[in-house]
Amino acid sequence: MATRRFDAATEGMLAGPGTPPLPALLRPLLDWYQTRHLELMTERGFDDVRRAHNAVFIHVPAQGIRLTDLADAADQSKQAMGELVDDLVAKGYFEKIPDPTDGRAKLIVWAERGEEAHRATMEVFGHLEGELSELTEDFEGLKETLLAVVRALS
Amino acid sequence: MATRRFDAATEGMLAGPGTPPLPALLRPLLDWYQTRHLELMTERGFDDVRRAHNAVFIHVPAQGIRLTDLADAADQSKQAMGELVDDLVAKGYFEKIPDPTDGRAKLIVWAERGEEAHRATMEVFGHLEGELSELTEDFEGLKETLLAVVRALS
DNA sequence: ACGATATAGTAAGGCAGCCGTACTATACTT
DNA sequence: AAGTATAGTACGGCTGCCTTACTATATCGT
Repeated sequence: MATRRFDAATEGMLAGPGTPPLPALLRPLLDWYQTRHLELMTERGFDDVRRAHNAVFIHVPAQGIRLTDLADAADQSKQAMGELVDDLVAKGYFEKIPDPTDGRAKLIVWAERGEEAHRATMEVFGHLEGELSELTEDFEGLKETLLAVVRALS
Repeated sequence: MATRRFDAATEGMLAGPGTPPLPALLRPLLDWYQTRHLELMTERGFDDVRRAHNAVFIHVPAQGIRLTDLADAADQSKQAMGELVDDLVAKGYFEKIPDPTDGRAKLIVWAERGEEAHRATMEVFGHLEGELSELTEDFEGLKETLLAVVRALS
């Protein structure tokens, strides 16, 4: 540990000589994006979702998925994922239906409200990335470089 | 909420047409960096620090700081910060000394082990950023672009 | 000088987000 | 049919954060 004055949520950290360590750059941007995302979702009527729910929205494919596979995809325990899913089911974003091919399993599938939320998120993302595009000359280039790095890491 | 197949911890998310949403790019990189940081610190004998402790290391200046100001700088409650500090004090990374100018206050100052940890972190950061530099052509350029964006946001 | 008000830090309790262990029900294998 | 593996759930725990409430010291106004 120990980053000292460098992990930076405050602009103070960004002021030193040379470029700051990477977390000081990634963290505020990610926080901004996620916070704005939730704010804009709230404005659109989706005020009952939390950050952690993202793991569900991200990983449920159109045809549905089992809890075990979902937990696996999100790299979480079944219990943690199970609670998020049950919460979203209770709120009407997803449904759990029996898996016709396996009596033990249930398929987690999108419900109407979930699909609406997904469409809203796509809109919001477009909006946010538009804002960012105005802040820098080549936002698409930035994303492509990041993509290359991330691909190389995995 | 709702990001669906886009927040990406898995490379699967990164495979679609167009560039993925920003969180799918920032999140894995940040996770990689922070995980490697802790791993390399553990290798160097600093195995008793957690991610949350970063907030302390980052924000304590050389001359020391009061809990209230520290909590403020890290944008956390005094209680949350107080627990992290007490933990690090117990582990020998920091000390709490009475503030000579205010009988209510205590100054949180670096202890020997804390300074060693800080030096180790600087080394580790150098190492990690070196690794990243080999994965992309212009890592410094990437950081500068990110810095510009982050500055513009705040 | 003294009472009113503000501030530094601590205590107690709560909630979210995650985990591991252990269990039940169903499925597969032989 | 017996034995083993797998899907999901229950229970309890830890971390990371918060709010509310309190104690001790400082400071300000009269």
